[in-house]
Amino acid sequence: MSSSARFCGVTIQNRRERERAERHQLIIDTARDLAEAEGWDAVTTRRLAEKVEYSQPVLYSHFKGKDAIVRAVAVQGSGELARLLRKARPSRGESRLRAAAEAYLEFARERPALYDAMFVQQVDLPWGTSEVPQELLDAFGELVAAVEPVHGDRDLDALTEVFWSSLHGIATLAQGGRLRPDLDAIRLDLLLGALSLTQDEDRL
Amino acid sequence: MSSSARFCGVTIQNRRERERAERHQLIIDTARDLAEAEGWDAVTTRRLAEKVEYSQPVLYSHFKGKDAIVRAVAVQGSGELARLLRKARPSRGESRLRAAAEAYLEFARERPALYDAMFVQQVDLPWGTSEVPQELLDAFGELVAAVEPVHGDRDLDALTEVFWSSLHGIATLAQGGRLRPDLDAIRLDLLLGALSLTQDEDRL
DNA sequence: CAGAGAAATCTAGCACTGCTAGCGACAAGA
DNA sequence: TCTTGTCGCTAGCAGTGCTAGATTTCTCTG
Repeated sequence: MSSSARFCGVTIQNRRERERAERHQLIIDTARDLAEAEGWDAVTTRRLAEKVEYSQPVLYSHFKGKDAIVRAVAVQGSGELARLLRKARPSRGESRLRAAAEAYLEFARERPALYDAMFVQQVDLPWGTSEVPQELLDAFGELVAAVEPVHGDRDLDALTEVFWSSLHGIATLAQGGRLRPDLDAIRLDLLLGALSLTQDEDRL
Repeated sequence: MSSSARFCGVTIQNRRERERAERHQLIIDTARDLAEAEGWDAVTTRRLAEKVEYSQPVLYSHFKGKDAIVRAVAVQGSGELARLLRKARPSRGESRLRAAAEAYLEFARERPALYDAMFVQQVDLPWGTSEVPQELLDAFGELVAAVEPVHGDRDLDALTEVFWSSLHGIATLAQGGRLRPDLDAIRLDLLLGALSLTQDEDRL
């Protein structure tokens, strides 16, 4: 505290902070890579520490625990999903809803471990409480934007939740081998057809 | 082998088998109860063994490993779900689809740990391969029966998968606190409305 | 340039997990 | 009563997430 504002003191501290930030990111990336290569069961603190070439306690100087590492991976994954959805513009004649659905399902299919960390593992991200990470809001926002053109006079938020839930259900059940792969295309057609028919409002 | 068909030999063996079967069921029930009370993380072989008042190795004389116990719980849970869906007849004016959806979601809400074992945990039940437990087929069959009245000329199996996926997505996302509880009713209305409108087939 | 002080990192260990080898008690048949 | 074989238990292994305390490494001062 006393004499900390020296010339090279502050620049050294800068370097330290930069190195810390780099290592922080290295841990996240390594955890993600390891999970994608061998599944989350293979991501133990020892293996992770070995891969980043430090000892376990270093991990705990960056994250409160293993859960926090998974959470960090999940947040960055949400950012990736949001980016993917944003640039998933419909090709000729295709609805925006379909483009979003296909991008979402492809993400879940290609990066199952990442998807797991984001939406399956209990590791509850704040979500309802306090501060929801911006990345998650972005991803959900992209879904809202995709649903908006077809919502008609239906509640936009609720319809987006239905859309998201359906995609999530398809993604997770398909991942567990619970759905027939030969029905993939038909299934998606049926879902999109059902959601985008905005003819009249019924009570049933 | 040689002289095993004695009078009381066979009856004693019967008693033994009956006791074994009872203990087998006791293990499954205790595991389910413990999971429902404190979550699957609390179900360790030691705690489970303590609750059934035997030592851990006894568990392994009944099941190949912890996964097999969870699997057994899941299979019996599927039987329960099937039974629940079967007796979920629509009350006046209500569609059968809605009755099934409400029963399904209520099951997932009231027995989250059981639902987890059945459809969330990796613990892959045979499913595609070899012998799918009859309980699972029954449960899916009930869903098919609920979708049948509204499928029109749409593929029944694929539409049922869509229905199931949507329910599963809603159940799991709601369980994780990812959906707004105040939209519960509207969300279900939207889903049912979307799936049961069988006006015309569109390509989009 | 040497040494005090602080900061970062590692070693070693705890309590726990799923799982198993091998011993001891106990019951059934000779 | 003694043998035989089944049954369940005790004790232990390798691995988990996590942490206290020693040790090394670096920074700044005299």
